[in-house]
Amino acid sequence: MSENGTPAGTETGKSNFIKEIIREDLRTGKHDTVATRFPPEPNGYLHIGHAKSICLNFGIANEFKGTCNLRFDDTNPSKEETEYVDSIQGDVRWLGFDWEERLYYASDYYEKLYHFAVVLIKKGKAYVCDLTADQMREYRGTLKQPGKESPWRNRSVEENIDLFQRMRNGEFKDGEKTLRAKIDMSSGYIVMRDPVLYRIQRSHHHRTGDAWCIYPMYDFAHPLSDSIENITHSICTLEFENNRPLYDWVVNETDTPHKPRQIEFARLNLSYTVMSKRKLLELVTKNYVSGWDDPRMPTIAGLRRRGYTPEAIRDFADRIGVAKADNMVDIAMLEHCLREDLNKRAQRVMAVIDPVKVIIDNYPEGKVEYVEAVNNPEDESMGKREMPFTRELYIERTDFMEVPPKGYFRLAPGAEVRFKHAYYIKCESFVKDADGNVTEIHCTYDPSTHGGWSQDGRKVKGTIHWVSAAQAVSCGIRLYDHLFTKENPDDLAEGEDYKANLNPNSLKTASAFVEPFIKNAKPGDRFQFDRTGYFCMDQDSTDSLPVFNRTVSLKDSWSKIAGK
RNA sequence: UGAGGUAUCGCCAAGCGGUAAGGCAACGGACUCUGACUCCGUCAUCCAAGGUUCGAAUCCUUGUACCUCAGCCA
Repeated sequence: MSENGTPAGTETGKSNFIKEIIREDLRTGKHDTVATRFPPEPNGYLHIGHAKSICLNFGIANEFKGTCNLRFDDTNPSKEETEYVDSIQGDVRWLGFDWEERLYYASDYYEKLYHFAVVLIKKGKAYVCDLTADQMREYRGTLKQPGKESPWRNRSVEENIDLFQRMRNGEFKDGEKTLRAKIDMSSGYIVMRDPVLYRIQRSHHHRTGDAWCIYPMYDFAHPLSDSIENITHSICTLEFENNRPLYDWVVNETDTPHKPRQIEFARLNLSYTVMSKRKLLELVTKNYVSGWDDPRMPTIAGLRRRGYTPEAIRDFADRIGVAKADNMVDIAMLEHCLREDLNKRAQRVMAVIDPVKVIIDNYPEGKVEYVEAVNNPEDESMGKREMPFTRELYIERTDFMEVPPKGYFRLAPGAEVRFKHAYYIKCESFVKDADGNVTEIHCTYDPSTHGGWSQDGRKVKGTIHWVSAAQAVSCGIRLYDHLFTKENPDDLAEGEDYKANLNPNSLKTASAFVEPFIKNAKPGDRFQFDRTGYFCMDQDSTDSLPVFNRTVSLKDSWSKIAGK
């Protein structure tokens, strides 16, 4: 069984073209086991787009009784950090996947990769080149014009072996020489125009320290790492499609016995957010958000803090499917998956975010009685709790209107509504301040409707939430909205930067009165605040001030009607 | 006439020559101690034009649009 309770070997979810390829490979006997890998570079935090890839790779391994490795593609020490490798492991685990003992690093293979490079040199398929970066760019040609061969292209094998060894020994300056594959400077695939295999770069590596001053490039390290790990299907995103001929070249020319197949799929784009690591890093470093785990971020850490569940994210990954067409998935799809999951599981609690006081004039002063409230109507096993009911309560300001429009069935002068789980309450009068704001609503209750039922068959159209003023717990509330105002933040006017589309109202803070039950909450706990939305207790909470992040609001069809 | 990809409902996405699944959104309606949930119903002829075929989203031809590639990043 996998972590999420799916028996291994059962195909789950939708099919897609990658699974079809795998089924075919299994059927024809090309492979009898499936081995995939999730290969992040530890240069940032994982985001929802990575989650799609993780679910795909680990999902396939699970369904086909294969394995999925976690491998850090750490070949560029100048950008990589231990903080990222730690967060990535935590995020993959949180999503519910397990790489067991198969945790690998490309940097573990440096020695092997070096020897593969020597094999290429000996075959006359790689050479040490003295061109500078600028020169190399010139020699590369353009999209439409072929490049020209480097003057260093025909050095002898002996000289190349010697030079490459001396590169490793640190005898040259950074950037002074490179090791290049000798392929075809006129190829339509630019990546085949004698790509760099190794560069000299004296930066401290998070794992190998200063043991190396030459580092392999992605196009060299990746296919060979796949091969070393006996990966059968190397799944990556579309932008690597152009690199596939080089992937195959490396695997073939190094004579490695295992030749994995690279398959590309379209990466996820989500409306109202950005997915590029560069942009996410900028939002963090320039403090547009509070950190990688800011609840507005599409990072796994951000979604987790926001209150998302791994189940919802996995369900989302399954529903959006896997294909090769560029896409922009509506964030409403993600929110739908979340609501569906939370609806079944979240503890209900009453919280009033924009309060107005209600006084039950015919209720005894000083009396406190407890009414029984259902914890989750979707799950009877979650039981019931008790809520204090008293003479002075708070309700939501939007649940009262002095002059209600047609179709409004909440509280209004003369109107009777149900205070959920408590009593039928009728509005008798109200008080306004000098500015015209309602400050108090005076009501009467019907003692015969205890629990919120009437024996006389009298029906009431509206049911609203409330909280007893004396026992209410004050909480901090964070209301989140989309990080960007545009569906596609990269849809820019002349000279604009994507940051021009940042939503200035993506975070609003408020305070709320919450029923005393909330005192039991711990950071990370998720609730549905009745009729309002799903909330998750934030790590910033203190004993004196619990703080809740709004994960997602409840659907609200009244606001649609009222808006018309 | 640089190369490699992709085009099916507003958004994802099935379909693999036999007469357009499903989900999200939207819009009607029912139900309701959350105007939530749930439930019912409505919502496409497949980028274009030719062709092959009894029959084409699926095959062929010619176009068109969009994406990716000129880091010693991944």
